[in-house]
Amino acid sequence: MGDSAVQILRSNKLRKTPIRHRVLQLFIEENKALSNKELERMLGSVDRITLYRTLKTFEKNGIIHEAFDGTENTKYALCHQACSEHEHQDNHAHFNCVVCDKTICLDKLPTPHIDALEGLAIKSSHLFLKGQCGECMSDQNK
Amino acid sequence: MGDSAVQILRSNKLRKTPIRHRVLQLFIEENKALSNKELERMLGSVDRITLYRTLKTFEKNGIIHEAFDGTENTKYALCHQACSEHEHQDNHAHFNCVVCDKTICLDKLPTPHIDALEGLAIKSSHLFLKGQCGECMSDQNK
DNA sequence: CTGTGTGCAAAGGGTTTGCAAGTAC
DNA sequence: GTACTTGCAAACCCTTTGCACACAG
Repeated sequence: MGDSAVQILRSNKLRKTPIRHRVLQLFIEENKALSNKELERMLGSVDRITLYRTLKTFEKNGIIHEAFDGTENTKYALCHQACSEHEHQDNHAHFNCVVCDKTICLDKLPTPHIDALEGLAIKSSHLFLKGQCGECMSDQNK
Repeated sequence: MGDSAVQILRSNKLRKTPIRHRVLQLFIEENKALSNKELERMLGSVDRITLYRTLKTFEKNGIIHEAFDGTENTKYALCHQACSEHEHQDNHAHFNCVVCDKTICLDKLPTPHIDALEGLAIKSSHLFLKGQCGECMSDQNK
C-alpha cells in the first residue's frame, strides 16, 4: 500500500529519489488534481523548479495527466488506467470547484467520442465541469 | 453590415474608440477565436496592454467569451447569442487544431447539460476537441 | 564510476498595475 | 469639462534553461 509509489517508479524505470517518492505519495493520498503551487506548499522545502521537472517527467511516463479545469494553474492527476508514454488515456471529465479551486477526476463521466465533424479530424476530446463541491456547499450553510 | 461593430459597442454603452472598433471587426470577420498575440499581429501597431484591457472589457460585457482549447494562449471568441454581463451563454464546444493552433466555435455541438453529480453542484460545462482542421489536412497531402 | 536528479541563478513569456497624457461624449 | 481610454514603464507570476554539485544504481 505505502509502497505503490515505489512500484510505480520502478515499473517506469525511474530512479527512486525522495522527492519523486513524496510527490507520488501525495497524488495517491490526496486523490485529486494538484498544481505545482499546491505541491510546493504541501512539501514545504522543495525547490520549485525541481517540482516542475518532476511533474514533466511523470507526465511523459504516463504516471500523471494534465487535468484541464479552465483555471490558470496547471493541475495534474494520477492516471488510473495504464497510460503509456505519449499515449494518455485520460478519457474522463474533470470537475473544478469555483470556491476552493479543488479539481477532481470524474472517472465515471467519459468524454464524448467524436471521430470527425464538419471536415475536422478529431483526435481527442476534453470535458470539464465547474461548480461547487460538497464541502463548499456545507460551508455555505454554516 | 460593416456597422455591426458600432452597434455592439453602442448597445453595451461602450465608447467607440478606434481600437475597440478594429478589434471587434476582426472578431466578426475572422469568425474564429483569437488570442491577444494574434490580435497584436493583425493590428500591427497597437499596444499590447491596451489589447488585454480591451478584451477584458469585452468579456465583462458579454461581447466575447473565453474559448478554452487546452493551449496556454487564452483565446476569445465572439458571443453569438445574447450574453449579459457575468452571464455567458457559451454552451458550445470549441475545436483547436494542433497543427496551426486555430480555435473555432462548434455552435452545433452543445456542451453536456449536467445539474448534479456525486454530490457536486454543477454550474457550467466546457467541452473542447483537439485534432486537425481541414486546411492542415490538405497541406499534409501536398 | 556513470548517468541522472537536484538546487540555484537567471532568463523568458504572458499578464497586471500605476500613472500621466489623450480622447469620447 | 469630465470621465473613460490609451500608452508606456515597471512589476508580478509562472515556467523554462544552463550549469555545477550531489546522488542512485
